[in-house]
Amino acid sequence: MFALVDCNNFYASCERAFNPVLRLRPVVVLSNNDGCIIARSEEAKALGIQMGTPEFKCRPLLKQHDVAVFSSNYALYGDMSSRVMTTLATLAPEIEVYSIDEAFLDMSSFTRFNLADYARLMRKTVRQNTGIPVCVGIAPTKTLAKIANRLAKKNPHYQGVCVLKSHAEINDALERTKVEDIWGIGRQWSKLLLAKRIDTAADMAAAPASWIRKHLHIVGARIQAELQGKSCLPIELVRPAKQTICTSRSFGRSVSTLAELQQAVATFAGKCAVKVRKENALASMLTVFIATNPFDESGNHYWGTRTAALPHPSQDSIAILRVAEAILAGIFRDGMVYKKAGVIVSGLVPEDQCSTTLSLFPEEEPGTNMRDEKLMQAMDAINQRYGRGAVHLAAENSESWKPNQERLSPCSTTRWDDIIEVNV
DNA sequence: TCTGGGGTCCTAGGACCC
DNA sequence: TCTGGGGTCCTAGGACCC
Repeated sequence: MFALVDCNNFYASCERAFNPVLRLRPVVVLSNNDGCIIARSEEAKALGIQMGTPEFKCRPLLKQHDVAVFSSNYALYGDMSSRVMTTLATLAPEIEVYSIDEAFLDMSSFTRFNLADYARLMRKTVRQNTGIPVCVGIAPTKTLAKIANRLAKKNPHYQGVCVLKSHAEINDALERTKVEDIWGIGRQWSKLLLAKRIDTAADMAAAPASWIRKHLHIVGARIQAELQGKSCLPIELVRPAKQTICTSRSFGRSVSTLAELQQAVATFAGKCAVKVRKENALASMLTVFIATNPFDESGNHYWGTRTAALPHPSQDSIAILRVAEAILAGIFRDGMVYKKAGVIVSGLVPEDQCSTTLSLFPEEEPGTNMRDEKLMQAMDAINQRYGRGAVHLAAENSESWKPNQERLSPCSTTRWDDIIEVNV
């Protein structure tokens, strides 16, 4: 048996955890650059505010109902997530942290327990330790646990817990689940399935396996098997090594000059390098992209992108920055109004597997020597101790392009200076 | 005026090998 | 009428997730 524990309206719940007054108001959280609504409390959902709606489109509604609106505060959400996961890890022998707000737990050793009682204990413990409300779904496969969790979330009378164990319970749940609500079935595939009169999870479980295999490939075949109670997806205890790392942002205002783009791209390259070092990896390739506003109706659109190999696999900020600058110079077009840019590093190899890769032309390559390695270690150590950005490359600068973030809440769990007094 | 960011996996097809 | 068999590696594109 697998449990799926999923935090309710996670970002909105994080905002409420340190600001109890918000429990009396609907809450929404915006995406980066204060663009779209990406999290909603139950009250906000009840007002009809849809996931992903641009904030400006529902501004009157937000105002009318005195909705509390926040910029996204990833320092807060990341820290709250690790608190939730730490608590969950004490409640089951094995846990897979699936996303910032979800975890799968291995319940196979709980055969002598009443699973529903245990799930209620999990909910209560997480709530008490972190202030975050969660729902728990338990079933014989991960896909069914997802369905169980969804039922627990949507139907108040479950009180946050749904266990699917018997054939009757599972069949009933499958019949009540629309095919587009199955984990792994997105827009395209649900269109295909609906055209074939496969409307519910029960229909998909009963559909001809050969048809599913042909049109939904191996991934769909696995989903079907999981719906039938055959477990194909094990708990993954160690996170697989990353294959790509991306840092990109939309700009707070329009940017036209190469100098401004250079500052943005340098900042993203620097962040990518930090992430590569954190992953204990070396990057082999680098992509830079710059883009105009795709919603601009004047039609003057441009999406410039190019990938280049690094002189050798590297985690050095300066080496990565140099290549990023060269690519940017090659894709920059004068006279365009840019709205977004990003840096992607790929071809990541674990650093401990790369020590034997010697270069044919070592003297031509900056960033390979001991001095640069120590410089990066020193930078990371200083930033670890004194806060992100305490030291950075001189080329990194966010003045001209920094995203809008006008409604940021305090970092109540990661910055002493941000702890506020709340009178309850 | 104002529209997010960061990932993975699978398949098909081309280029190449013996 | 007729064109082998078996394989790897790489990339682009399409699907999905949170």
